[in-house]
Amino acid sequence: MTESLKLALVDDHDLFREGLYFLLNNQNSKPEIKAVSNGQELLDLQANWQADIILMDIEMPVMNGIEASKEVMKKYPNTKIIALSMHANENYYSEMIDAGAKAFLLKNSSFEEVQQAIEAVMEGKNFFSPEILESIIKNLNRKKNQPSKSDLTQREVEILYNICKGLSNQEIAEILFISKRTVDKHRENILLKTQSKNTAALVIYAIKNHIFEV
Amino acid sequence: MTESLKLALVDDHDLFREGLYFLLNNQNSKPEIKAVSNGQELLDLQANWQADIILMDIEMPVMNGIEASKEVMKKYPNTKIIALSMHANENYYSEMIDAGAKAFLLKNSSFEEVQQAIEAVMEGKNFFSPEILESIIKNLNRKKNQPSKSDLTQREVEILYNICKGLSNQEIAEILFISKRTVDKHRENILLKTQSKNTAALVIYAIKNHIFEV
DNA sequence: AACACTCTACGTACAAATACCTATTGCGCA
DNA sequence: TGCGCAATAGGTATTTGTACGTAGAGTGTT
Repeated sequence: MTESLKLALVDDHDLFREGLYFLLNNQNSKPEIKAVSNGQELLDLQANWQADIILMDIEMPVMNGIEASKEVMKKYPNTKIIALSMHANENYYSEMIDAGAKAFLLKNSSFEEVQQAIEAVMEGKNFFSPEILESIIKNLNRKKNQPSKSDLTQREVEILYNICKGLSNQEIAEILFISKRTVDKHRENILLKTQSKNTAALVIYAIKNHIFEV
Repeated sequence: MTESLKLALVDDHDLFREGLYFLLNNQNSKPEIKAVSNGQELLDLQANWQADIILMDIEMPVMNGIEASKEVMKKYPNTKIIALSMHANENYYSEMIDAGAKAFLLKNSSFEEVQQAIEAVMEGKNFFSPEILESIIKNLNRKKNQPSKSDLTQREVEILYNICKGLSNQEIAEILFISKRTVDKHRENILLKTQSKNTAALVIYAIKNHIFEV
């Protein structure tokens, strides 16, 4: 790492951010580091300071890591984004990689792995946590057959979200100003797409796919 | 803080643990710190090294923070436990406080709050993140009226668990070797006790109350 | 002995969800 | 221009869930 390396750290958990900031600042090499707490703040920062490497959390308020990564890559396509996720969720890493991330680490990675990831992306290489690699390989074949969140349309996600809130089709129809029969139809399609056979399975699917938070 | 203060850090996320370890080690006062990655490791450590203060994560593999806290308090009741949680979940903090925790911080607390919490528990006081306090106050009145996990009988929990797995009453009846009408009745009672009005709400309740894991 | 509680079970009625049809509109892509 | 797809909506039938009754057998407590 050269002394001019500019590194941004984007995470909404203050303690985690402070700790990682400290670790990064106490290596042999001293990159220039700026830390912010969500995607929007990162974009604001980018207006007059462009990071070479961004360590990006995914689940954040205001603007999440996926949206933020897309925006960053649009304006500064040479930026190297390293995703930092709490969970090894299949949808997350595929979406982050779509969004332009070059590396993907779990938050229970060691700091050494963070350093390895930084070196890797600087050399134009990719880097993944062992757990992520394992998960990718395990899902390689399943992927093609199984529907994911992105297979649900926007409207379907909206319907599913309201189902999770405990609303009946009738109630959902009323708040969306459409016929109950339309909601029936959407629900039927969602069951089919998610390969669920009842409401309980739908709710579990929604939570696993981050359509609904408990 | 005196120089002899002994502090244990229990968290399964390596990066978070390493970062916080670093921060704690670079204060003016230098406590003696040992870091482990789950409750069982903490208990093993306690065998020949008793911490004065324990910074304890809740969600951990092998042994979670609640179980670990109970064990620690049984053997070393003077230990001050500070809980570190990702979410402001109502059940978590009540269970952790039952288990003997004196302070409760969220992981998006600042390091300053960690220091304040440490000072507070050393003086025998309690300490809570502002978000936690807010949540506690908001739930103060609700608490007494609302049933919690313990209000469901063992059988009801079993039924609810199977509902979350996506089984119908008929299917549940078959695997439990009872009549479908009995499962109907259990389900009705569960709806009443949890103040839910349909399956979706039941599943959300079950997850919030750790009866079912996604 | 009286009481409370759990688990069991049934009757009845109605509401909601599931399943399999068809069909129109509008929008974007090849 | 034609094609696919999302969103809308209805018909009809069946299954499942929700709601309010009752009630016996077993267990443990006062």
